[in-house]
Amino acid sequence: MNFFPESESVSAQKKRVILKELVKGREAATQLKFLLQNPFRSEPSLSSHELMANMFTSFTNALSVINTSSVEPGSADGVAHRDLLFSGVNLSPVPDSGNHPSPGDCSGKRSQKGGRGRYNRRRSEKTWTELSCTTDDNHAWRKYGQKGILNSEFPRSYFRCSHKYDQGCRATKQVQQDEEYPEMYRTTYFGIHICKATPKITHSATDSSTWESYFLNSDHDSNVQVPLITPPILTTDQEFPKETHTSSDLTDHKLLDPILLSDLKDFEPSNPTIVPLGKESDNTTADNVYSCTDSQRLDMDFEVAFVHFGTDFHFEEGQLL
DNA sequence: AAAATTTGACCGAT
DNA sequence: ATCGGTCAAATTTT
Repeated sequence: MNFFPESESVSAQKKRVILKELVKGREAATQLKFLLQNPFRSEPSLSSHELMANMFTSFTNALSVINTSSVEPGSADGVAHRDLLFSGVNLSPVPDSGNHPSPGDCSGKRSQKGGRGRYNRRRSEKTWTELSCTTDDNHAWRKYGQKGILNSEFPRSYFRCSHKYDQGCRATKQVQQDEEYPEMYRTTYFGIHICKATPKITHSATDSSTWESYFLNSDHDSNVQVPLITPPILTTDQEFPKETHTSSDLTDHKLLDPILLSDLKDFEPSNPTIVPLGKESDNTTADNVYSCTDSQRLDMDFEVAFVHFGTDFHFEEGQLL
């Protein structure tokens, strides 16, 4: 039971990063609140889209730093960079000599029985880790393995890109339920996709399920000032399965497309319309409800999420800050 | 029938 | 010998 091993090793550097991210997120929330309270004020400001993207990025980064235990045996300073999302390159300075299957190198290393070739170990690939409530990332994956991991309560699942053979895409990922937050999944990506993106969201994007995917609901936490966004009606069958029994159905969730931080990086805001709806209608207790829509960018993957946000999201006044 | 997943064996590294 | 990653046959799902 080595829970919370990180409680003793939160370095000052980590704290600084976490603080910085949280402050940034709070700042974005503040601006968003102002923007929604004064929808017709024409001050130079980031769009609501951009602010939401900033909030998401900040919180995700902070969570990532908190949750990644980073006791790199050889490096005392290896704290932050390995934890940060999109740290880019894999930091282990692996010279990677003789690791790739250079032609002719096949060296007859073939077991008599299995007849398998040697596996290609892939160091020096771009790797990064995300912590999310969903396992869906808008790429087509094929599961090729699952393994129990020592000292881990949950198994780890292995996926490769579905286009490994038809397009030669070598991206893989590993997904494991988080120990500390079992409702979340820790995904480590290896390599970037070279496969052509498939336009998969052409059909009616009407079902609005996964709003909760993007936020941790910190119900009982009294001193965290996370803006409470009440999501639209969720279909329960798409809820994440609570593991009352064993923990084996990692691949069950075919949910909506989450926002990838990489997507948000090149996000350019357009002009959403924010419409105050006045007093409440059916299922909220808020006294001021705004509707925010942006129909211009339906083609973008991450935009679907924002459209859901836009058409359906409700803000409860007074719960911000 | 084809595609995706499950699962135990195999492989390389430690 | 052990561990984590991968393969591939068997099985399930579409």
